[in-house]
Amino acid sequence: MAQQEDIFKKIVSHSKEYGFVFQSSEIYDGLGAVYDYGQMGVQLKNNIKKYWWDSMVLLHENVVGIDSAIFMHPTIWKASGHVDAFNDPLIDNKDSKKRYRADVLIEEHLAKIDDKINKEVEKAAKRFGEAFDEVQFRETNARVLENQAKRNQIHTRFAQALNDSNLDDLRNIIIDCEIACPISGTRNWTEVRQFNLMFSTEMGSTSDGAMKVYLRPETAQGIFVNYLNVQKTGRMKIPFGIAQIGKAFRNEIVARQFIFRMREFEQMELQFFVAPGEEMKWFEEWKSIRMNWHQALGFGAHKYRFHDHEKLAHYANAATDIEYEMPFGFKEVEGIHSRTDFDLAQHEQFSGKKLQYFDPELGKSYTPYVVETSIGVDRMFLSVMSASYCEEMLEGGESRVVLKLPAALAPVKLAVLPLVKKDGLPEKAREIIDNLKFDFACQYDEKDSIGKRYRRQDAIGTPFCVTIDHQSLEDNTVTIRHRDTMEQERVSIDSLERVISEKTDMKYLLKEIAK
RNA sequence: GCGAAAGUAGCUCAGUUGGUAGAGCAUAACCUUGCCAAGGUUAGGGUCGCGGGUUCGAGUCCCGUCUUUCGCUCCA
Repeated sequence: MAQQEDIFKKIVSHSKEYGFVFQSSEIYDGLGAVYDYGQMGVQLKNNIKKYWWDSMVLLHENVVGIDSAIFMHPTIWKASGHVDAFNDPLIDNKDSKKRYRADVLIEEHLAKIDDKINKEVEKAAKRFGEAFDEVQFRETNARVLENQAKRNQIHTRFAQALNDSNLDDLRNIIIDCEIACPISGTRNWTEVRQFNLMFSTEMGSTSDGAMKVYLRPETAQGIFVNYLNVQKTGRMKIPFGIAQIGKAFRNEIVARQFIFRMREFEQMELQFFVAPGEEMKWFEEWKSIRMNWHQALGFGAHKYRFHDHEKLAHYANAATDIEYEMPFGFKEVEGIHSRTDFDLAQHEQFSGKKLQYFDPELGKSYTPYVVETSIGVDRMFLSVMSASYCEEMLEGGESRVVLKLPAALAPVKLAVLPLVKKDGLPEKAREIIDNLKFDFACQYDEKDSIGKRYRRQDAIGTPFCVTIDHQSLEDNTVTIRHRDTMEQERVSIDSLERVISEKTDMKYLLKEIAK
């Protein structure tokens, strides 16, 4: 494991050194859990997105794509449950380091007082039933009334604080009531903090009352609220799916492990609409399709596993994750959920609009059920980097670092290298690039020895190096050097486009998964 | 958020009890070689994360802060 974490560090370093991933705002000391993609990273990321998009939209005639806005009507997040689910006031006990919901602590305290009062009343009733004593009765009565008044006072204050979202007052109630941590037994509390998962901002000029809007915490809702638009204008028949790639934002409490958990991230989501009762069939179907998509990259089946959720979210009746074995363990890359009709039903309720589908085969209308596949682009990126990063020992005790990226995903498909930078070889190399640059991302390099240039290309995962030598000028042939085997073959310049596209064109990967 | 550790050149790191910032690799130019990196010559690049403090003097000591890593916690 220590060795594995070491490799993870190397991947992070390598990502920076070769222009894949930079920390955001680095010259200003960085911004927590936000990262930028560099010149190589953006190409790799775009290729991953293309692989997903094409596999969804091109290969399934009943799947179409959309691109919805990041800003959406704030009521959408009420309907989806995000506003309520992620607005808890939290407080930590500094001694036990346990975190509690401040409102729950106070509620529990109130319940305890109630309990005490009830017990006292019960006891008194029993006692005075046996032998009535007026003096004791009055004392008891006064004590109960006083406790009740105290309890009501706390309750009023508590309700007020909750209503005003007054976090300081919530804390003061906890302090004043001398509420202690159940574990450490101390009253050493931090400030109360509101953890709202959603980022918010304001839309509209402040003078005439701005509206609070959120940056979407998931892209799914953009699909749900457009489901009827797409169904009607696209003449879609159930079952059908809507695919979307886009940014989402979550104000994570703890965001760590490089690009694995970021505050701004990208999702690729498919929402697949099915008839009620059909959802489990499609859930299984999509599990298989998605696993196949991952495994077609050739990293090895043993690197993936399903992880079924035992505790289901409020919207789901089945859920599983596809986990990939990162250097720091098996981690979720993709989630597949059977979301029932929860989302559409919620939107029907909150919007007052019908979102039903008339099924001509069944001859009736229903609110469709949804099976979702949701994959994090950045996690996928990390899994691809992890799978591809390789330190190889060569004969003669030398070593090389090579990114064995699937050729279709590689940011640069080929490097064109004149063996020497004279005798007209650079000109010949430029000529080749000018022909191939329309089909492939190419790089030209004439600096340093040829071996050194090969190694540089290995480091960014370029699958092919085309080398121009003196013979090239005579018979229009060049050598192609293969990244993984380091073997070379001589081919004619005319055949380059065909030879390279056979290995790097996305369509061959797509044909693989379409089998 | 709590605890621990770290932050010096693009990368990996040295820097002694406080005394003018270093190495290797990388980058750029020129020369040389020419099919699996690390020959030669030269150059560029660091207000030592940032801000205070102590001191004649701080990369070094103290405080704060930011960032990163690890552990807890969180992750409907």
